[in-house]
Amino acid sequence: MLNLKFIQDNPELVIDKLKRKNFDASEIVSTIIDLYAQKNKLQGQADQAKAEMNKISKDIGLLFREGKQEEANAAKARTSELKENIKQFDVDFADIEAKVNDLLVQLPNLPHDSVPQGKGEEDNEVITSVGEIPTLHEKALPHWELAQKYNLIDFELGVKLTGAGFPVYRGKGAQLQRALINFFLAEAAKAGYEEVQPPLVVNEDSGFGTGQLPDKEGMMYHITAENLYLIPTAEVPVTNIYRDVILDAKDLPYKNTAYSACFRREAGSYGKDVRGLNRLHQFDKVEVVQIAHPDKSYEVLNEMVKHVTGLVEKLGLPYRILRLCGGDISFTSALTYDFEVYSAAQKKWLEVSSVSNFESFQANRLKLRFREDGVKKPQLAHTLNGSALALPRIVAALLENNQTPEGIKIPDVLVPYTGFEIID
RNA sequence: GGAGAGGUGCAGGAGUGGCUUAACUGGCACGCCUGGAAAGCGUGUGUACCGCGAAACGGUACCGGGGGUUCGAAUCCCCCUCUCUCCGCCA
Repeated sequence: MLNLKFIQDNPELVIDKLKRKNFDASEIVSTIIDLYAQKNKLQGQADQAKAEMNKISKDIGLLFREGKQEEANAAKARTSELKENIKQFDVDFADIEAKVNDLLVQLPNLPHDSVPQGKGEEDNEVITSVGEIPTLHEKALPHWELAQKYNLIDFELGVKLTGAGFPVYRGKGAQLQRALINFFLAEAAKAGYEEVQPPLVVNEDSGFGTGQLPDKEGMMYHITAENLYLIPTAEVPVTNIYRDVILDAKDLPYKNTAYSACFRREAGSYGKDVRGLNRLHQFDKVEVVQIAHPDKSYEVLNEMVKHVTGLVEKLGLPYRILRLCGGDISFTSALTYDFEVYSAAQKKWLEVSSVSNFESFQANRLKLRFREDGVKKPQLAHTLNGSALALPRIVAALLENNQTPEGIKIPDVLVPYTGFEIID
């Protein structure tokens, strides 16, 4: 959520910057500014009326104590009109405030200056592309066939138990999952992230805090009986650890990592993009989150990009890094780098990580602030997060790229975690 | 699931309608005292919004959330929510 004062002070800037997200904010911004002025005027009137009321009430109390019944009753008579006015002010005020909030949550975050213009994924900017694209032998298989051939993942069984998009990993397939999770967590620990194990289910406040609600309500599974949501990413519970807190500037940045299962409804997805592990309703991911000082948040973003780069390099996967264009970047993000690995049998790039700086957009909703030493007024912190990494597409690429006639070779770095070197 | 007790400031904790400007204790900050410190003494100690260019200052709101009664609510009434204790069930 953008800051109301900031919008009021910089309406042109807001409108101009949001153009790069292909969002026409002119109407919303001018309405907000208009309503804001009305709100302030009303608040002035209401506050004055309340101040008067408080004064009279206090006087009545004093008069009663002194036994001056008649004067007290006379004073009482004067309050009824005031009371009516206050009631009306409060109703109008609440109404305007609700309208302002409604509009405010509709505005996306302002993109960073480096975000390229563009409509969709075809306009994303490729920053780097590293690693050789492997040439596979003629009988090379896509990962869903390899998974079946080596009995690693049973998609059909998942359909029986739950439905499409909920695969059952088994044998070395299941062990590979566990190995990757442990590898990613160990790497995050080395990079100074504190591991947390958050709940996989969150309440409405948490969903709102990170921006899944109300904008992307359809992405989450909703437990209506308790009004709770299955997390679409560990970003939600982990970032919400810092909801409604005031931190010390000297303690920044806070660094957390978490493994979690992630649940996404992915309503409307279909076709070959969802084949195999490409898109699931439940998948595993290790997430990294940082709470940073506003002056440092882009340094932190680079540090996180570097961390994720290390992971894909150690796994020996060909990868590229994209800077998302205005049309593809998320509602809440100011700058996002996507990591894609090459899946050699499918012959396409698969997104495995998204590393973003949300600046103060989430923090404003979360009321996540920090205080500079000796400064009275707290200010909003910056929040960042990134996948490090999401498993399914990594598994897809590993299976496809590392297949040989003898079996699937496990990258050296993973062997201590899997306990085996080859799947055959 | 059943019964009961609770939610007050940075923390503990008092407060059953107006001398509450939320007592008191502790923590923390600053000052006095000291060669320096401790002790002691004194002062201060939240958040949001509004007014002002900013600060100082002033106003309003906030005692889990929402609504109600009243001239006046932390206090009385209603609804919701969360926590704790006991019982039941249970990995």
